[in-house]
Amino acid sequence: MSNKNFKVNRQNKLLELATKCLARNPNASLLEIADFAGIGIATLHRYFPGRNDLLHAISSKALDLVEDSLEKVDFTQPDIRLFFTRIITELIPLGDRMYFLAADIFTIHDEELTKREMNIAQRFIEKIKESQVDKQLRNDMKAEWMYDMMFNTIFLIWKYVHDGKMAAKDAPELVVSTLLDGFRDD
Amino acid sequence: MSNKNFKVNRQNKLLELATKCLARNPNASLLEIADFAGIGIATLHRYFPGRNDLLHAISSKALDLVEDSLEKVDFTQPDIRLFFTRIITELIPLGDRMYFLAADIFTIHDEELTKREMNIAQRFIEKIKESQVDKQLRNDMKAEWMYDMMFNTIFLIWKYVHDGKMAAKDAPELVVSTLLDGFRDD
DNA sequence: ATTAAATGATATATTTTTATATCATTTAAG
DNA sequence: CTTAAATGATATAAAAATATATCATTTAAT
Repeated sequence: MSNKNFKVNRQNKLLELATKCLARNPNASLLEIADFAGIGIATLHRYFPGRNDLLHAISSKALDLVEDSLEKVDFTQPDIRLFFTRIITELIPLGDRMYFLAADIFTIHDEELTKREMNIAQRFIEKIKESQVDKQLRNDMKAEWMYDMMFNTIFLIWKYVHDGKMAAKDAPELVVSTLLDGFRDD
Repeated sequence: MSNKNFKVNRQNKLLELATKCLARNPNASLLEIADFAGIGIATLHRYFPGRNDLLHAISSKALDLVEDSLEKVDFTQPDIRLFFTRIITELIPLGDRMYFLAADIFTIHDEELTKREMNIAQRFIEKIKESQVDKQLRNDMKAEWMYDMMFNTIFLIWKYVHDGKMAAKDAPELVVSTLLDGFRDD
C-alpha cells in the first residue's frame, strides 16, 4: 500500500518534470525527457510504455488539476466579476502544467479526455449564460466565445508569468479587467 | 525570367500547402507534407533542403503576409476602433497561413525573423500608446499586453472561422468589440 | 540483515524520419 | 520538333527516435 503510494508519488513527480520539459520544447524526445527528469530511459518506459501513454497521462493530470480547482470555487457566486477573479486566481498557479490543454500538438484524440474537457467548458458556459440573463454580461456575444476567450487569455498570462513579465499576484486582476472591461477608456 | 517566376509561384503554392498540412498536424513528416502537396519527396527537398529550411520559409512567408497587410492599413487613422477594425479585417483572411506565428512549436530561433516580428509589434504598440495618451484606450494597462491580447484573439477567431463556427465577415466586429468593450454589459 | 522490488546505465533492436541518388517521364522554351 | 530543365517515383543511405532486454546497484519493507 505505502509502496504503491510511493510509486504514485514518483509517477506524479515524473509527470510534472516531463510536462515542464515538454513545455520548454514540445518536440523533446523521450530520452531528453528522461534526462530532464533525472531518470533512466528504461524507467520512463516502465512508467509509461510509450510516448502516447505519457502524453495521455499528462493531459489527464492537467484535467485533474483543473477539476480540482473548480471544486474549490463557488459556482453560485452571483457576482460574475468576483467569480471570474476567484477562478482565475485558482488557475494561474497551475502554470505550465496546463500548457497541454492549450497546445494543439499534444491533443490526444481520446474520448474520455474530450468528454472531461467538454464538461469543464459546459460548467463555465452555463455560468456565463446566467450572467447574461441577469445583465451582468453582454447578450450579443456567444457564451462559448467568452469561455474560449477566458481560457485563451489565461494561457497568455501564464506565459507572461512564466517569462517574468508579470507578478503572479497581479495576474488575476489584469485578466479579469481585460475580459470584462476591455481596452476602451471610459 | 518567366522560368524563374514559374518556379517561384510553384514554391509559393508548395509553401501554402505545406502550411495547411502542418496546421492540421504540426508533427507531419516531410513525406506526409509532400504527399499532401501532391509532389514527390525529392522535389520537396529540391525546394527546401531540410525541414528547418521549410519551416523557416513558412515563417518568413507568414511575416511577408502580415507586413503586406500592414502596408494596406493607415496607421495615422486617429480613431482606434476604426484602426483595429481595419487591421483585423485585413489579417483574418490570412487564416492558417498565420498559424506559425502563434504556435511555439515552429518558432525558428532566427535573428532576422525575430527582428521582423519585433518591428511589427513595435508599430502596433506605438499606435496603442498614442491612443492611451489621447484617452481612447485605458492607461492602466501596458500597451504590450494589449498587443499580445489582440494577436491572441485573432488566432482564436481564426480557429473559429476555420472550424466553421463563425462567418469570416462577422469576425472583425466580434474581435474588436471583445477587445475594446469587454464582456461587461453596460 | 535479508530479501524482493525498483532503478539507472548500457546495449541493442526496431521503427520512423530525414536526406540523397538514380532514372524514366513530363514539361516548357526556343 | 528538339533540347534542356524539372519532376515524381523509387531505391537507398543516414540519422534520430522509440522500444526492449540485461544486469549490477540502490532502495524500501520486513
